[in-house]
Amino acid sequence: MPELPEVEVVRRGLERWVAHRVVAETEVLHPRAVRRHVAGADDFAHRLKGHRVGTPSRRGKYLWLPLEDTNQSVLAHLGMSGQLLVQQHAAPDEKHLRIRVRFADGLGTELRFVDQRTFGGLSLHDNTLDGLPDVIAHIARDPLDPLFDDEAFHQALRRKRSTIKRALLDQSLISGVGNIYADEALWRARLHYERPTAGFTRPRTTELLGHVRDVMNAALAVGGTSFDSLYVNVNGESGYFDRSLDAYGREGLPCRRCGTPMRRRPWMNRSSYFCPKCQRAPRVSS
DNA sequence: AAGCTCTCCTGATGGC
DNA sequence: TGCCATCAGGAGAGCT
Repeated sequence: MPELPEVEVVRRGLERWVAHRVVAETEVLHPRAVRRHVAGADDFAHRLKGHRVGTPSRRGKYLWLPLEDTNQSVLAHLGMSGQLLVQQHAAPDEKHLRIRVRFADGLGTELRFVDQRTFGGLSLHDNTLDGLPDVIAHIARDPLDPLFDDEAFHQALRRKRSTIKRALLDQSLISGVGNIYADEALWRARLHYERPTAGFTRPRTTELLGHVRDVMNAALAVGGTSFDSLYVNVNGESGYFDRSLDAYGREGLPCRRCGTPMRRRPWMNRSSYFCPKCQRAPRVSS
């Protein structure tokens, strides 16, 4: 489940191994992988051909490759199981290989999009004036973006009639946070996932944002270590960094702070993990 | 109108 | 052994 740190590692890999190369051929092996490209697989392949890839960018969990001398970018989202791999031509096709991009050079490698569950995909879009693919203009800056506005985020929380974990996963408020890092940050902040956002004080918001950034930076630090191997760089798998998780997946295990058994609760068709003692449930308002 | 639920997908896993 | 249910979950469509 790639969240922001994993996607950033992939972006760095693309910057190193794919940027500045010219696309020769694109092969779409599964139409669902380009479903966000409404003009279809053939159009997608045709429009990439002959264009040079610029420097990859990222916002939250989205990343994109600008096509030089056009006003368009190839947008990528890894979904839950997507990978962008740089492989030797001779490497056997992965079982869930969806898209292959060959380049007009002699480097001997190609870019592959592999995705078991096909929640992810690639698509081509016009850029906004900010150089952002137009379809993700509604995605907020992420907490590692120097231009992320902490005060605006706080005011947005105050205006919401919602609860804090929903808000953390709302990509139009703050991007890049998924289920895992949301639970981790809430555990560090000792906040229950159903705490209403309307009552957040500025210090509370500031502390929570600090924990979100700490968790992400820690993951990024680990993922960025073994940076020489081609596989590690663009795969992102080693990247499911040996995360030392304090909350996620720890149902029944002792809280690392107080020893109380951690709990798991069904929540929005997924799970929330929390310590019932450190993260007290808010009073029921109904 | 904002908030929330549903849905897409495949493979691993567990119960019977 | 095989079969079915459950779970993993990002994000947009659609409903209230």
